[in-house]
Amino acid sequence: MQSQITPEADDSPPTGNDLRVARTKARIITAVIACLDEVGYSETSINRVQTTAGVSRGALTHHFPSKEAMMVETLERLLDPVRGGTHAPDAIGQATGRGDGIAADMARLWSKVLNTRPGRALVEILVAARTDAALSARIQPSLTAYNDQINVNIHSLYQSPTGDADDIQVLWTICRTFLRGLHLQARFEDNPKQTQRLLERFAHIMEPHMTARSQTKAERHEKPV
Amino acid sequence: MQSQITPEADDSPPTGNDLRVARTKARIITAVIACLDEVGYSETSINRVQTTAGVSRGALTHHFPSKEAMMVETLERLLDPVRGGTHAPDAIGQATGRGDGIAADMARLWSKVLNTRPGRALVEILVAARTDAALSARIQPSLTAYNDQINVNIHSLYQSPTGDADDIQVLWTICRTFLRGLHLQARFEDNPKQTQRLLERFAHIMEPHMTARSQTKAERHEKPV
DNA sequence: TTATAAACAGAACGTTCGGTCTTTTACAAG
DNA sequence: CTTGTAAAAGACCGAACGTTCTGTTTATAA
Repeated sequence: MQSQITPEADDSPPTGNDLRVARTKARIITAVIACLDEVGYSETSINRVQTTAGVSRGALTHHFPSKEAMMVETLERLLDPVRGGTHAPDAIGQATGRGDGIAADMARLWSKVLNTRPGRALVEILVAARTDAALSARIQPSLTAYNDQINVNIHSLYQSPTGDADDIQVLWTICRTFLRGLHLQARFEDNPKQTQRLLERFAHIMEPHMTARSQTKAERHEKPV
Repeated sequence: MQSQITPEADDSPPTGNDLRVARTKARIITAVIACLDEVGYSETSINRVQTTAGVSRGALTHHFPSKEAMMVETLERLLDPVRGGTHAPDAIGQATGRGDGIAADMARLWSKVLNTRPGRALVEILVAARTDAALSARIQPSLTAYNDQINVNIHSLYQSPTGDADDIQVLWTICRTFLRGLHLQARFEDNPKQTQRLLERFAHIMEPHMTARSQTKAERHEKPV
């Protein structure tokens, strides 16, 4: 909130204090994501984040007044890629719609987006929010916006063979529900082969019910509402 | 471990001290299940269980030397119904295989077994065990036995139209994975209608891939290995 | 150069956690 | 009734939690 000398849009590379702040916050959020992935939400204590990030307790508290705020901001960062936000390209768009089949789409979505460190960290926050009313209330708007965005994108990526517009949303929600279940399961068994097999079989079952739209990425993004 | 006057099988109604012990343990385990369902694993502290059960800290510690032991025994109790254990009849067997379609089976399985207080409590323990190595190690044998039992039962309930014996296991695992995902989702949205819709649509998709075997319940249980 | 505010450091706070301990109560055997 | 043993009660412990606090450093504007 300083060094606002240039009134032009803030696309200039940050310098001085802004750079320092950006670096510190990035270190902290990266540490939060790493902790979430490695030890889960309940073990992601402020002390552990502080140690992992290599910052002082004061720096941490200065940028994030509470653990909840820290988690909310981490979630925002994790949601950015799938929303095509500022920090990363549209991950789902890049993983899907290449025209080589829904099974291939889903395999890429799993390996390139969901079963990654950020993907697993995101699930950890969502799982924790189920039973944490305060956290849940705080992240609900972001999640709603995220869901809406998903539903928009899915309409431009796939369509139901019957032409039912609502059905494709239901079908994609089924896919997401399955993938969520797969996430929890993947933590237990250290057998990626079995996970892969389930994923392929499921995609093969879903394939006849969801046909891909063939169009360019630009077309996909032209109707953002 | 007392009043063993009668060497006959312990089917006699417990009296005296045994009754007191049974009641206290039952109160505690019931309280654990209630807490897990209502506030989740992380908030299910010993203090909360103690208050909910209406017993003292000493009584709790006397029967369960550690929180982990308390959770393990609760899990055993929760697994009993699906294993056809001593405390309850075979819940899955009762919910499925009535010959009125897989969609009906799955709807019953959801409403009568999974989306109940014990069902939700069970999921809470499983979710917690993902990131709790000690708990995970402790419950792994029970879960493996549980999985084996499920796989046995599923072979006598359904078969693949192609006759592939392995495939029916994969298909049922897909169903369980989906239902697990549905469990997590159901906590967020308080819209049972939408959950029901997803469930019905999913079951309809799976139906052609899983045909029911028509046989009696006795036949189903005759090959327990 | 100096004033000001943000960024950072780290000690200390009160609370709650799971676990241990001693004491009292209830039951069953002699 | 007396006595031995297990159940139940509740005080208590150290550790870890998230938060709050004061002090110090750094960067920027006047």
